[in-house]
Amino acid sequence: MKFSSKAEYGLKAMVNLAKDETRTKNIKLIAKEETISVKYLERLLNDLRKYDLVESFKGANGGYALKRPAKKISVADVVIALEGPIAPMKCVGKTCRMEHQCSSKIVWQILGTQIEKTLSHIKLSDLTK
Amino acid sequence: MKFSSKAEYGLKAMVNLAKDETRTKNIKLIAKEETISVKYLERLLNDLRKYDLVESFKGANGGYALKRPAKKISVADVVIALEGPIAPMKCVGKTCRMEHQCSSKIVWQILGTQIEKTLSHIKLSDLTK
DNA sequence: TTAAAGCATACTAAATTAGTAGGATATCGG
DNA sequence: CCGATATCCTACTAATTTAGTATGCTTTAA
Repeated sequence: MKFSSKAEYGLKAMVNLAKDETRTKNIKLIAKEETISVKYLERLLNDLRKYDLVESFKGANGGYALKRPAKKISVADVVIALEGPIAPMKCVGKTCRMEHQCSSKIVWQILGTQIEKTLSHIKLSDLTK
Repeated sequence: MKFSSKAEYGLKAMVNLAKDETRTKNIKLIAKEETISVKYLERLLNDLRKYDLVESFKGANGGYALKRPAKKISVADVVIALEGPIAPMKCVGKTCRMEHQCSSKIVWQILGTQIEKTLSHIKLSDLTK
């Protein structure tokens, strides 16, 4: 059971942006500060943008900035943007033909809810110190 | 973020055994009832045995049985036996040279603890109905 | 009008997970 | 004691997912 490094890198980048909320910052700089491949980070930020968590500005002096205050962006938001819905087992969120005799789906459902709750309570602003 | 099907299959097999705690049951039968590949399940049960969660009996009329009462085996026990320690990110449980400047390790530590707690509270006996 | 930046797509490499194969070993029942 | 039955062990292969790269296009501030 692991989150991917997408989530790890993405979260680091988001916290990086949260540390100076008012400025836009370009990919190269974030990548350097957080030791992430520029090209890979480019894609992650793209996903985060599509999820409306960051805003991008093209052209010279462009870059990225948080779209909402760091207080209003949770770790769950970031993880979901990058990895999709939190579902700790394939079957969660789908209907399964074995369902009527499946003893364990309930476990993964409870757990998924629990994880999402935990991650929703942690905001980027809690991680900037 | 997903648990592997090892955890899923293993849990199903364990709940299957828990449904008739007093009997030993052979792999083929469990595999058939839970629609799992016999050979794969063989390996999973082996891991569970090494973790002292099941007991095995060789020879004719052999098979597997829970080593402890279903009330005293948690989902966390099963998952850890099959997947190793619950650590939702690579860095958890290790020391990392970026640690002094890492904003996010704490997140994965909190979450790991939380997940383990949740899964420890669910016992096999809760899943046999 | 040009250089700096993001945007988009497709590809490749690495790692992990899932599953298979084949035989060795142990043991119960007759 | 023999043989059928069942677990145990190691190694291999296939599939899937994750991580990372390459190339070029588009937008825009200076």
